[in-house]
Amino acid sequence: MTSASADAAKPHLLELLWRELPETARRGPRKGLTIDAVVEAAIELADAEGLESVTMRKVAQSLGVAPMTLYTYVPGKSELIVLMLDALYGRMERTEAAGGWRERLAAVARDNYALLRAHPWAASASQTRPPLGPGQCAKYEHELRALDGIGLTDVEMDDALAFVLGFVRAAAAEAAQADTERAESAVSDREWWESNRPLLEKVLDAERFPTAVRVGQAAGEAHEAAYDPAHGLEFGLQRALDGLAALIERG
Amino acid sequence: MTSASADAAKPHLLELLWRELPETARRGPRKGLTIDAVVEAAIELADAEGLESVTMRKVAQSLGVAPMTLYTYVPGKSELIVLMLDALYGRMERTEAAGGWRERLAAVARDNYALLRAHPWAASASQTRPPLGPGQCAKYEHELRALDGIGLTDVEMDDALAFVLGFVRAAAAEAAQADTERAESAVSDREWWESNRPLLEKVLDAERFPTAVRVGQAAGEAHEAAYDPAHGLEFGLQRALDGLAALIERG
DNA sequence: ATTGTATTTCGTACGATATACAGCGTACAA
DNA sequence: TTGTACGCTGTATATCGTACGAAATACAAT
Repeated sequence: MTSASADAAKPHLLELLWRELPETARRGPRKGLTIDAVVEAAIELADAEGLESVTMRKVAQSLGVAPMTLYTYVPGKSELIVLMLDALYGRMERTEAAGGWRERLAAVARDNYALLRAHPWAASASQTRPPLGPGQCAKYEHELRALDGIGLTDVEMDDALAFVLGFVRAAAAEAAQADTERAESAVSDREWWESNRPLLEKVLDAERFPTAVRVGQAAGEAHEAAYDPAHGLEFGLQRALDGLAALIERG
Repeated sequence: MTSASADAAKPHLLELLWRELPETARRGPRKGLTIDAVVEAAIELADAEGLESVTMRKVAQSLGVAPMTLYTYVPGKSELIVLMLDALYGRMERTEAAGGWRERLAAVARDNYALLRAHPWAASASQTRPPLGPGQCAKYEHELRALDGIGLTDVEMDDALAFVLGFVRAAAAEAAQADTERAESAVSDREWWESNRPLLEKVLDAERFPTAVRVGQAAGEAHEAAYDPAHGLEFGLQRALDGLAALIERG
């Protein structure tokens, strides 16, 4: 053997996701933790304090072990985050909607929106196409079924799903940002406005940006007045359903 | 004065964005750099090596100054990134499309897509609603004009724009990820597949995930065959335009 | 001309971070 | 009983953002 002698095998990401790890040779101390325990601790941390608080140190601390202990269960931080996401996908709500494809696809969009609103860190962690873990596979299967047998080609089904999930993510991110800004500026809102009004009035004059000023004001007032946090989702969902309907009827 | 005596004023983000800084009292050594020089150096770094390579140390090095020197021009790294984004928005292509609102909105979508493809870091840096810098304002004004006077309310114009920009960002992120994966797996593709095939075949059986396996295979082959990197954009764009048409005609 | 002072620049340092490495102790295999 | 594979952890390295204070500078005031 050359250098490959230490075959010891850092587990591939897929093996980790599917928990298909080579049978441990049962020697030495028993494991005090499990992959799932580590993943769950990390998810709780992310839910409570955001993804930037998920550090190996803090996860280890919440489990009562030294930081380096985590590396027995997980090759590194990036893999841990993938595992967190797949765990979330595995247990997310999968509404079985009655009715036609519109109702089914609307349910898919709303389930995804609810997931991203409940776990805002998932939006920033998720790479549009996550690796093929068990959670992602179950999610993909369920979501494609909403689009199956309605006259779309297989490729169109995949395109349509990516299209819907794309703007759902955007809508959730926008709502999450609105939350954050509302929370941050809760007290300091008046004072922020006071200190920035002169500049904004000087610079946002209606001659240079007539449309932006008019529409921005209208949108801002609508948001403050009767704020429906899922407004962006519902608007986009109706447009997306209508747009897909045009494709389906035409085909 | 209490503790607010050191009025020295770290500049607010808005003042930085608009370059409306309190007139410097002309004392001490002349400035060797400008905000724009710092921002441009950071953008070049991000374009060349990605956002994770934009560190205060590296930006400073590329300008030939010590790291702490940057803090004379910019309060911190997060503000620098906002400035980078607004600079990009300020000089991005703004196609003046002939024809109706469909052509105008398609041009908006494609301009944004081109921006995000040329500067992939912008997708990860951008918070859905960027602060009101000069670049963002000019962008917002131009994009709203594509939707003005076609029968939408002001609030609907804002909604429609957010909807389109949302899935454009998603499409660009997906394409960028595909690029990355293609580059990473270029050499190791065969060997990755070899080492993961047994697991995938075991775990992705067509009984548990019939739709996912069928559609995933079709989509994968379509991508490999005649790969159109902007495929996701064009699909979503047609659906979005049709969906908005339904809203406009109904209204 | 001299002195004072506001400003730019930068060396050093601190507290984070991920994680490589090597030692220690455990508990099964032989 | 002993050897050893493996779980656990203390220490160390290389990053990062950035706080702090000193040195250098060039104008204002005298």
